[in-house]
Formats: sequence, C-alpha cells, structure tokens
Amino acid sequence: MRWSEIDTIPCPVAQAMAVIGDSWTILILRDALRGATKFEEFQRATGASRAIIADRLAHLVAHKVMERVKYEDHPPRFAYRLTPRGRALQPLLMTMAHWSETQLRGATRPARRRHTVCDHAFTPVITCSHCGEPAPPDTITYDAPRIEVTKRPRPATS
Amino acid sequence: MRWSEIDTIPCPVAQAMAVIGDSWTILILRDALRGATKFEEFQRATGASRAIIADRLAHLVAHKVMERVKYEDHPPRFAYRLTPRGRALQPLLMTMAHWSETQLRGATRPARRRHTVCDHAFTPVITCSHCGEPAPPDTITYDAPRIEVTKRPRPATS
DNA sequence: GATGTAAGTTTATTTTCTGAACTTACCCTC
DNA sequence: GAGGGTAAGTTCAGAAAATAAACTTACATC
Repeated sequence: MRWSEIDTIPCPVAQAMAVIGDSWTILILRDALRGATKFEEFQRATGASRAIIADRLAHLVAHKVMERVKYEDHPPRFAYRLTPRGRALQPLLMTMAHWSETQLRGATRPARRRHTVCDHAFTPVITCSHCGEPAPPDTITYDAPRIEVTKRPRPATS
Repeated sequence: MRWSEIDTIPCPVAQAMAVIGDSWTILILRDALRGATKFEEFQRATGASRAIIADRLAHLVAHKVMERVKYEDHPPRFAYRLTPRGRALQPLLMTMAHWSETQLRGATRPARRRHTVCDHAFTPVITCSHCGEPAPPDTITYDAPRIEVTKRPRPATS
C-alpha cells in the first residue's frame, strides 16, 4: 500500500495522518501556531524546500486545516491562517512537545508554559471529561474493541 | 535541508519528529499500543511494505521507543515491545484520534473510551498541572518565547 | 512432499524530494 | 534608472526513498 492511500483506512489515527502526517507538515503547523502566516516564513522556519512548502500548504488548505487569504493585490500576496480545525491541533502539538521534553533528553530545555487562568507555570495533564480526574494510559479501556475487517470468501452457492 | 537532518533542529517538536515522525511510524505505534508485537502483525495491520516495517522498527528500537526481544530460539523469533518511553506516547495518539474524531467527518465512528477510575465513557481534556482546570489553547502563554539562535560575528578586539 | 508461518533481505521499478535557478511584480535606495 | 530586496511561487535535473514481489532460513504441520 502506498502512503498516498492511507486516507482509505477506516481508522481515526490513519485519517489524521492522511491530513497532517506528511513529513514537514507538523513543523509547518508548529510555526503556524507560533504565528507564522507567510510562505517565506514557513520556508525559513522549517528549512524544507519551497516545493514541499507549496505542496504541504496546499494540502492543508484542501483539508480545511488552513486557509489562504490574499492580503495584498498588487503584487498578489497571500497569508496562510489556521482555521478552527487547525487551531484544534494545538493540544496535539503541545502533547508532542511535552513527550519530547520529558522522554528525550535533547539539548532543548523545556518550554515554560503558563496557564493564564491560574497564572502559574504548568505541564499538560490529560483528564477525564466525566470525573475530571487524571486519565493516564493504564486507566483507559475501550468499550467496543476495534473489529478487524477481514474479507473471507463467501461460500459458493451456485 | 533533508528530512533525515531534522534531528539537528533544537526544538522539542522537531526532536520528536526525528524519532516518531516518519510516515508509517505513527501507525506502527498505534498498533503497538493496541497490543501488536510481531513483525507480521505490524506489516499486516499497517499495510506498509516489509522493508519499511523493518526500517521503522529498527529506528524505534534505536531510539528506545521499542525493544526487540527474542521469544523463541529455534527458529529465532522476535517480539517488539513498547518501552516506558513508547508507552508515554499513548496520550499523543489519543489526542490525535480525538482531533480526528471531532474535526474530520470520516466514516469512522468515535472510539468509546472508558475511564476505569470513574467507570464512565469520556473524552480527553487537557488540564493544568497546577490548578487542575482545563487549559484550552487560548489560556496558554509562554514565559520565555523561543529565541532564534542567530550567529552574529563577535566584534574584533585585536 | 507440499504448504504455512515468521522475520527479514534483496532487487528492479516507480515515486518523491532536493537544491538551485527562474519568474512575476512591486518597492526602496543610491 | 540601475541594482538590490521582498514575496510567492514554479520548473527542472539529479538524488534519495518507497513499492511490490520474490527470495531466504528454519521449523512445524498436513
């Protein structure tokens, strides 16, 4: 199976990867969440080739993660802005950064996130929408385990 | 810049992508979190080519996200298991699946997650480690905005 | 003896990426 | 008014990576 066909897999993770899973795309989204909007900004900040930036931005626009808006007519200039769907990726990027900071000992010191509600430095904690308590991996089960869709030949009737 | 060089970028997100950002890798991790351990399981569940599975598993092992353990000597058989570092990716995958389920209208119906602490269906909510309240994107600021590391020539003193 | 399973490796072909230059269109400075 | 800068791409040839399919080793089962 080709990578370009992952969007045919009926799985939420695969569907997400079809939209944001290409190489460089996450870095583009990282920069968009930091405020980048221009083609050149994405190119410089990511370091990817211009052809890749053009391709990935078009892909994100096609999937309504970003929108392309003209902000100047002569000469034509465009800004790429996150849509609500794109802004909804912030928790994903934050979770990824947190994993990186806690699990990989790189040369990067942790970002200092501040919660403006309580005005304190914090780390993200995933909790349960029902009881509000933390929901670490070992406290989670799935009600309807995913069923492996296997094609089995139907017994011939003719 | 080549994709194989992202690991040189001093940014937590880029460092994470260097470890888990290749195409197919997230699907391999998805299956590992679902309980897959064998080479053939990963190959069948993801649909990627055998060469890709071999390459990606080796990469994950090299970065201590998975470990390769022999579970049979004659003939040699190996299992790939998540390390603590790998299991720590569960929140990332869950956040991704949640984004997909809420933001993409695919043919995939939402997984029914259950929190065993309160025994209720739930959705993941990111909260603040300090006050415990939800920390949506618009309540988060950064204390030390990332500084662009630019080399500027030191004024000559001789 | 043939088939199946498991864990890969090898190979030829196809696809994608990279770096660099090129294009259009305007503005600013000397 | 010539040259340089900015912005948003496109084009192209060469390099790198992915793909499908076959092959390998080693055993177990039919």
